[in-house]
Amino acid sequence: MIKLTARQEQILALIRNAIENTGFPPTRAEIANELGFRSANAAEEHLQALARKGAIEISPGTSRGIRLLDRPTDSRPRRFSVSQMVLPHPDIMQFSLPLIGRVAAGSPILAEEHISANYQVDPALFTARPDYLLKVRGMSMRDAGILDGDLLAVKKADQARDGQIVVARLDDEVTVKRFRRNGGVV
Amino acid sequence: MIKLTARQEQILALIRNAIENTGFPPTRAEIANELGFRSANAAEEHLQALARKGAIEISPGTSRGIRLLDRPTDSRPRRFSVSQMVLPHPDIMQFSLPLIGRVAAGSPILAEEHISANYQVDPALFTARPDYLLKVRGMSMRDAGILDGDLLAVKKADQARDGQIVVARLDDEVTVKRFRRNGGVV
DNA sequence: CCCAATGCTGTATAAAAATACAGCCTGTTT
DNA sequence: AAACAGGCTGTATTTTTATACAGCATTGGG
Repeated sequence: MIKLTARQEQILALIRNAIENTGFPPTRAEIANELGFRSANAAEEHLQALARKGAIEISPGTSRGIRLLDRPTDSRPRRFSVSQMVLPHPDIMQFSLPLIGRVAAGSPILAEEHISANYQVDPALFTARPDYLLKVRGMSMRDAGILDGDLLAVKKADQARDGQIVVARLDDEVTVKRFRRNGGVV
Repeated sequence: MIKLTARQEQILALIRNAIENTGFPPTRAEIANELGFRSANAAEEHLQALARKGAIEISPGTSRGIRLLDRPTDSRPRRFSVSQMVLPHPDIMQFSLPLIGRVAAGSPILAEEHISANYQVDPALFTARPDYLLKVRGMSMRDAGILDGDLLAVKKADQARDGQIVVARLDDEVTVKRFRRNGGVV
């Protein structure tokens, strides 16, 4: 896969977002509109570029005929599926992780009163040891394989790389999103 | 949710299918085409009916402006997520399940040569004990929470209820689908 | 028996969308 | 310096699409 420019990444994110929110891909005009282009043709050319680079597929003559060609996200959190659930040998050391409940704004997320349960987890499932668990509500990250009700193992970090999936606290809302920085704007 | 007629269920399935395959909802003309209607208006009216009954949402004046209003599938197989992965007490009895690999047509699915691995599984995770495991390829059941690479625990049964998710063998293809019977036709 | 809902065909039309062509500006690469 | 990709504006044109209106047949109620 040829590398995308920052602008092209942005377009791609916009498409992904549109599909997530509306259920169908955007038109050229809609893309142009959201990005402030005065010409739908700018969007058209970006789509052509994305198609050339293999990020999307375009059905000619078809309205909203954009298909995302998902390349697997390597930074995607490993999912707990049965294949990773091979039961532990007695001699594998276990550790427990706290499950964090609803958290009010500003309060330290790991305060003891927020811990609603503790689970024993097999360390073999992770490359790095996570810090805590969060329960997912909503399907907004469905495309990354994160579904409603899933538990997310979270590792604290001071910075995030572009494209990584992060847990962010905005005011009093905790959300899970794909991290994408575009010239200073996140 | 008001009950749908058989025909309306069919339209709904077609829409779901189209989105799954193409990545975007169908147009009226496409629906009409696939069902053999000679008038796109027939599709339009079906969509109106589906919208009235709350099965879909239509964005007026928007091409392919169809959004599925997913009612939660109760028969959805339980997913192995961390919450169901509470590690076993030593005194909980374990049992092992065979993982079935590629299977040729006609051959008994549980023949020993098809077993590619055995996994220990906690019986507390199931209401009924499953018979074997299958590895999922492809994202066709993404909306039911079944992703590529997931392991599916399968329970053999002689019959299926409408709406259940089943593993079906058609010729030499084994596929996972939602079971839906429409007047004798599956 | 009549009414309303379901399911269609057929015709028409306005609005939405894809997409081509002509330019213009800005960096990079050769 | 020249060529080129990336990014845009602007204008145009052809298709696609949504959707309204007029009918007609069938069916299950009330």
